[in-house]
Amino acid sequence: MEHQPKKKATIYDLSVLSGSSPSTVSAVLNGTWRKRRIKESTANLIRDLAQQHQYTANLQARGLRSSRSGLVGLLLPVHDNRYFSSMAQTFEAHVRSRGQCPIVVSACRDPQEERHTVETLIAYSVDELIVAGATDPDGVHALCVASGLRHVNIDLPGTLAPSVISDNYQGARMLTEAIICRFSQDMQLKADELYLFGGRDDHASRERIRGFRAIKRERMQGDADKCIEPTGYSPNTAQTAFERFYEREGKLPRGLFINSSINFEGLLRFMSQHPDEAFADIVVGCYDYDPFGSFLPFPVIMIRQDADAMITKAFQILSENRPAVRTYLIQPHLVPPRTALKGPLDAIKDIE
Amino acid sequence: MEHQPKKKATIYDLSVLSGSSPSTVSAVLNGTWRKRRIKESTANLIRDLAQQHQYTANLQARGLRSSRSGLVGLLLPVHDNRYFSSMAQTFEAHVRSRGQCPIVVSACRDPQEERHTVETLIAYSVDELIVAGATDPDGVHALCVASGLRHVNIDLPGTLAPSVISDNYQGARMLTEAIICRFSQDMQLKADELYLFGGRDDHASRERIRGFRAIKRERMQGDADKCIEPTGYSPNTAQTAFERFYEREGKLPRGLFINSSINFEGLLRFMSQHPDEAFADIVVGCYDYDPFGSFLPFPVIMIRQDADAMITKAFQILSENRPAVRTYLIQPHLVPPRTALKGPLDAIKDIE
DNA sequence: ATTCATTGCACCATCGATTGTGCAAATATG
DNA sequence: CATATTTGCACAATCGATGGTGCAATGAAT
Repeated sequence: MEHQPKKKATIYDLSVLSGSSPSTVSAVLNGTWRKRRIKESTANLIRDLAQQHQYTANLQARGLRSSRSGLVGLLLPVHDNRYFSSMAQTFEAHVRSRGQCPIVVSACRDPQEERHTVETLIAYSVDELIVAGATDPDGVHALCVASGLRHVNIDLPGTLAPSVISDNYQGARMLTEAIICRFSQDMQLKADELYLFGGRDDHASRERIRGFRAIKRERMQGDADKCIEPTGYSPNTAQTAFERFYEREGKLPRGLFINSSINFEGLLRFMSQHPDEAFADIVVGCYDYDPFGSFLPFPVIMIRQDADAMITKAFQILSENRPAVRTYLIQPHLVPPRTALKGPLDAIKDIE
Repeated sequence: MEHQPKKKATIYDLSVLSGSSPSTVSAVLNGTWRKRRIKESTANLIRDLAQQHQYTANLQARGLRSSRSGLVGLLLPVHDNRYFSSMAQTFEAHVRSRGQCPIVVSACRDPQEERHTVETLIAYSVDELIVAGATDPDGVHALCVASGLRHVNIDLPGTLAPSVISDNYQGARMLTEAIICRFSQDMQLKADELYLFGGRDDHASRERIRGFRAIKRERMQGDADKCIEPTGYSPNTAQTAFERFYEREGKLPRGLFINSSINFEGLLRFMSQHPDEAFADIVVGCYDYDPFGSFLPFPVIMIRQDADAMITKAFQILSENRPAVRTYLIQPHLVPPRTALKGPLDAIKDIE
């Protein structure tokens, strides 16, 4: 690695080379030169020089002066999950198409980390921010307001900023119903055989539980309010819950509503410890579509949240000048077992 | 959204409030005040004021002055894949632990996009850069050198900067061997029943093909050089390849080496179009571990690349002052079917 | 009491761009 | 030819933080 940090060219260098003033150079290179009535020939000269010397603007300097940055942020809970990673992919495409620079950061579902990360983004004068699945969206909101940062919640709603979320109630209804329908007449599922695992006390989990219960009430006998085991959003706690259930009952429930694909990974861990018989006649319904999850050896019905629609709506809200503080619901889709959907990767051209 | 952009406090505001000079305020707030022999009481006063007024440094200004930014970049091919998303997760944890701010961006395996993205990062004075899976690492290198940006390649090697990659040859050998071993004596796989699908003309694909061929040569009769179908890194082209094969031969090969989980998604798409019989006695070996992929209805052996070790090594190289331009090999791990490994998500504390 | 060293801080140039303002030269108008 | 416009650009302040330098006040040493 030869280090010859050939200092980057600045408008001052070009100003000397071209014989015009720095402000002229600046105007030419940032596109405002017509407004400033710069001669076309001057502009061309400067642009040529810029190319020759590989000029690129120092965006920190520009940002400092204009108190904008050209950066658009996406705050995620985690990267390592197909729902959020495909959201990131979609987000990047949107931001790029607007000529800005996408920045994706995760905050691990930790309210403190969320606020700290947002403060950092603000310190870089990020222009707009999408706050996805935040544990404390209103805390983040306070920071954004203090510095006039436009922002939208997505996936989990806040009470102070516009929010775009999935219709988790409807989605849970669809999913619960689909689980029940997988069982034939003679093997019909009973209320105490249909369990919900995963999630915690957030808006999404609550809505899903509400939908789950509603369908149980409508379609089944027995107590619809039981059979709920929130485990938090981690594979391990979910696994433990499955293990405990299995120890207690000697089997898993035949119908499993899993609150998130992250919790589904807990079931995988359980599976790796138990023989196939434990899953012989199981049906799983799971929030957050994962293509591989859809093809497991037992029927897996999934809900695919429409990240694309949510991102699109979020940007639309960001472009309004006085967006209403309300929550927009986006319909998620039911994905039958053994389905391979297209995703954002398909938009990427591949050579060869 | 009440817009009352209470201008953010600056060191000048605090300097007026505290009665000391801006440079004193700056020194106190950035920690260099002892070196500047500022009285402890002055420092306390200023720190209190800073808290009261919610001061946070303008990082663009700081970056402009010091020509550093506190940002560390990770350039990915894509987000939407468990290998790269878990790499992102690991990367963030590393950077955070060093008190810097992680920035993850994807460039879609497009050399132009890669260069453009890196130019943008440079324009923000990113301090260090990890270039993961770049299609044109040397092109990126040229830009980095021109501005003195420390960088390391990861996943795919370049010829001009230090690189940290998986031992794809060994990995492919392990994987190929494991596929062959899945078949019992009486059902033994023949050379023309073991195919490799996916990948393209990059270093990783070449090494994997080399390993694949080597084992075929060592363990099987027949031509070891055939049975290779590079399809690029996209689900769709892989699917097409499977479809064509199926049309031609009336079945899939019994042994399938799939070059990447992205290509594996092509197999999923194929599966959704065909009855189960098409996969009755199939064995798949696939690069890039995906927890759900590991539990499909047929045996799936996976290779897990050690993203954590790669990231760790990369940061170690970044911290050397004259790193050697060489390629470091990291051993990947073979993951038997039906295995649920822990990942970076497990490091995240979850409440409830 | 004078000298010297130390403490504690203020001053100011600087990073690289943006932008309001002003002014000379070129051109148009009468 | 004299005045009014327009064209084309230069000047200089500014964004917020950093860090080298210099200077007064305090305390120590002789």
